[in-house]
Amino acid sequence: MMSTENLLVEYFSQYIALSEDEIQIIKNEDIIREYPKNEVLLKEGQLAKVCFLVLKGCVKRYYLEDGEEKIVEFYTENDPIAPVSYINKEPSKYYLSCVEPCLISTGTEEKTQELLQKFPRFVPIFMKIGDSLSVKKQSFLDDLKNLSPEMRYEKLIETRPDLVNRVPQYMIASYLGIQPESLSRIRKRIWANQKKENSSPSST
Amino acid sequence: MMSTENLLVEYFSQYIALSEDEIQIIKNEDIIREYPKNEVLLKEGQLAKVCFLVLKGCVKRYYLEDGEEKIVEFYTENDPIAPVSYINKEPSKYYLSCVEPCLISTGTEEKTQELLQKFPRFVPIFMKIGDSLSVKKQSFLDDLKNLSPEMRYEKLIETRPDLVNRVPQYMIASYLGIQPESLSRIRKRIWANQKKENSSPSST
DNA sequence: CTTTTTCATTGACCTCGGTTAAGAAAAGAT
DNA sequence: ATCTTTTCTTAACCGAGGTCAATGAAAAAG
Repeated sequence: MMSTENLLVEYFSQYIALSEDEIQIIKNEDIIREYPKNEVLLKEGQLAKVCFLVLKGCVKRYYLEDGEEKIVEFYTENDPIAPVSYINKEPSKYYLSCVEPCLISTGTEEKTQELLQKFPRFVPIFMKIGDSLSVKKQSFLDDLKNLSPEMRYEKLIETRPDLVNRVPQYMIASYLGIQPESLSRIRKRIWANQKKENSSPSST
Repeated sequence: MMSTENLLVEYFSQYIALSEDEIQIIKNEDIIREYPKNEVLLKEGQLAKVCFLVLKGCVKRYYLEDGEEKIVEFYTENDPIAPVSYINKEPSKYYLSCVEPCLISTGTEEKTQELLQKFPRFVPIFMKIGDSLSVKKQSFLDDLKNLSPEMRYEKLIETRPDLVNRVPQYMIASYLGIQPESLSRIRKRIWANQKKENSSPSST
């Protein structure tokens, strides 16, 4: 168990250079906690009182339909999670739970306000974090409906190759909106096509 | 051609009560323009210099793939359009064009800042508008991948029945991510099922 | 090391949507 | 009205993904 607060400092350093003062404040202000695998951070119907920042590990957001888990999003290292429930002060439609053992920093509205008052130069960074997140998802979701499950999987491999390795396949399937059996077939198909291409090299 | 500025006042009145002063300012500050059907508001590759508010009519956001129009979103009365290009100051990935003759109010960053400086109480409203918009789309897109084309269409009829009546079907198909022929079949199927249900009434 | 449980693969069968091609219907233009 | 263009429907064929059931492989539990 070494320097856990440094992860938080590193996170902010992505966006701006921090002074020593600021580093100390961040280390003191914020709460970092460990969560075991399968720990539930937020349940459907609950009111989210905090937002999260994943420093280490992997968190899934999902809802239940006839007892089936429908995974909507994965969050990994340095992904902030601002639940809609937290933003709108309404009961959550989603669950949040840990796919792996996690190291997570939680933030309350008050703490954030305090921090921003002390360091106004953080304001644009905070806004940027929120924006860039929603924008990133936007473009991914926008054309999801135009992609076949197979193309979705290939796109996922391109954009987030790490996920495929660290997350069980049935969860990947749920995230892609297909059945585990189908994902299995898709993988087989892709694998077969690659073999074919290699054995009959093109003349270009 | 009657009271066009009132549409803008009405829009803001949804969120807060306006004083006479404020009404006058809004009427003066902002630019409302008419656009004919098929007018292009923003092209792929362009930098969006303004954001829009649709007061009357219907605007589609889409991109081209092999010359095919892939419709991502429809905007109708009182829908604000803040292009990603406008927010991030980057070339647009999308086109915006009028599906119908439109009445649209355009806003520049400077004008907005001016307005907010004069009337700080508008700040939370502006933020709320942005939030509620992204949240609404979020939940719609989140489970899009879990819905069959048929279910998508039925959901669209529930949530935006107006669209189906005012927009050509092949555009609806594009929006749902399917072929026009498929939408035709789906409509037929749904229609047939309704007939069946009516002719064999349940005993409840 | 076994036993049990969880997870991944495979096969058979079926439905739905994509594709192509043709034609009907509706909307505009002259 | 007639002619043209746009939009919508229908049919036939095919392939991908859903579903159910069985088997294999891997992890967790004992």
